[in-house]
Parts: sequence; structure tokens; C-alpha cells
Amino acid sequence: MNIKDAAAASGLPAKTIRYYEEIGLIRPVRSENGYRDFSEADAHKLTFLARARGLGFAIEDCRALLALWEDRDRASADVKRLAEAHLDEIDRKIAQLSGLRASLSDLVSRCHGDGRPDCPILTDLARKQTGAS
Amino acid sequence: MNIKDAAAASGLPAKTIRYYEEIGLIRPVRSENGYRDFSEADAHKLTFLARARGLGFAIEDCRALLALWEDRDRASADVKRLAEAHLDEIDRKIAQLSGLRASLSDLVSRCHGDGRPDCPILTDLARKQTGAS
DNA sequence: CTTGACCTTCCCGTGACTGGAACCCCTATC
DNA sequence: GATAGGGGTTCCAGTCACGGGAAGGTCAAG
Repeated sequence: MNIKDAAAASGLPAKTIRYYEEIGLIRPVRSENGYRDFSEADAHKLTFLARARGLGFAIEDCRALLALWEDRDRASADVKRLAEAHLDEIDRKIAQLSGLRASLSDLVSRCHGDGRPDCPILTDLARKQTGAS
Repeated sequence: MNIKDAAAASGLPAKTIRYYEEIGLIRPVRSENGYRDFSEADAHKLTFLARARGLGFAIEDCRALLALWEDRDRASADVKRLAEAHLDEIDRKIAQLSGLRASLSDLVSRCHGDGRPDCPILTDLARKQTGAS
């Protein structure tokens, strides 16, 4: 199938698929006219990639997952390790965002938000030294 | 003061300060030898920027906040609006990450994680069609 | 024969920097 | 005066994961 069908099958934009080929995630064969010719296996790989990316895995993680997926003798422990590391990273991001949210929410709640020029948000951003909130 | 002192005062790397000048966030004067010469006000601006960035505001938001900060007649409502929009964005990110976390955590918990090759994480990533989890 | 949809490669731009090369300036020491 | 070092300067390239768009080849339909 041509790239557009592969895109439709996987849900990835054609541009992204070309990029994935460029970085060696997939290797579709070429037809005589130079068009990429995707097999069902290629399309399935792309779907796999789309889903892994959708779960927030970085490209290099996806490469590793793909290798594990293709390795019939892989140990599930390897996959689990990767997924758990990713889970930890997600947790760190959530924690950091929650911290930000708390700080900002506090500032917003203390800002009267009317036409007066005094605003605790700016005052806080401009304070000379960092202190615990 | 020279760029290194401005960096120490604000907590920003010198490279970042040069970048901020390049995009017009600050405009330090130049000494005769071509060195940037930062005033106390410049350093204070940089500190302001460092803190706003630390709260996750995008550069363009920082530019707006800086303009509001410098505008003695600004209305706090303008600042609050910006901060609230940012808060919404943080909430969206947290929600998305939480969703990811839930999906991935579910997969991880179902993976026995031993030497056997069958792994529900990969099986799920490879399933043909997306279904509600 | 032309139209239009598809395909190809190539290059630039994104955000917010970071690293490195090549070179200038200033002070201190031998 | 030479040199060493620790500043500073500019410019170029790379990051991540693509997206936009140009210039041009290919194919099926009317």
C-alpha cells in the first residue's frame, strides 16, 4: 500500500511516517516508480508506534519497544522495566506541574483582578529573593 | 556589571541571557570594549524572567508579563487573565498525563515481568484497533 | 491532453535554549 | 615583552519530533 493508506491505517500523518523511515524505525520497500510500498507488517508496526507515542514514550523508547516486540525471545521483564521508567517520568512531570499549579493558583487567588494596578502576581515574580511560599 | 555577574544575580546561564537579548526581552547597554553592561534594573528583570519561566510561562507570556510589570498603569485583571490561562493549560497537561499514567500503570500491573516472553504491554501496543481501556 | 490527486526529495522553521569554535580583552606574573 | 588565565564577543550547529511548503515526477480518469 502507498503512504496515504499506511497513514490512514496507522493514524499517523504521512510526514511522520517518512520521518520514521528516515530515522530507521521502519524500512518499507520501494516500488519501481520510487513510491514506498508498505506491507501489512509495516502498517502494523506504524500502528504500534502511534500507540506507543500516544502513551508518551520517546522515539528512542519506541525503538527499544519495537525491538522487544520483534524479539520472540524477549523477557517481559525488559518491557516492564522500560514502562516503569516511563511511568516514573510521568509521575515526576505530574508532581512538578502540580507544584507549579499550586504556586500559580495561590498567586491568582490573591490577585483581585480588577482595574487597580497593584497585583500580587507581579509583586511575587519581582521579589528580590526566592523564598518558600 | 558583566554578564557573569548578571547570571549569578538572576540564576540564569549567560547563554540564556544572550538569547534573551537576541529576542529583545532585555536591552543591556554596551561598554566601550563591546561587553554587555547590566544595570541593577536589568538584573532585576532577569530575575523576574527566571521566576516566570520557572513557573512554566512561555517566553511570549514572559514578554507580556514583563510589559505589564513595567506598565505602572496596568490593570491587575490583565495579569490575572494571563495567569489563569496558564493555569488552565497546566490543568490540561496534568489531566493528559494522568490519563497516560492510568493507562500505562494498568499495563504495567498486568505484566508479570519475569523471563517469559508474553507481555501484555506489547500485546496491547500491538492490538489492531483502539478500544476504550 | 489536461486535470487533479498522489508521490518524491529537499530545505526551512518550531521553542528555548546548549555546546563549541574562533577570536578579542584585561590583568597578573615571569 | 611574552604568556597564561579567565573573562568577554559572534556565529554556527544541534536538540526533539515533526510540520509547511516548494519543485517536480507519476498515475488514473475524463
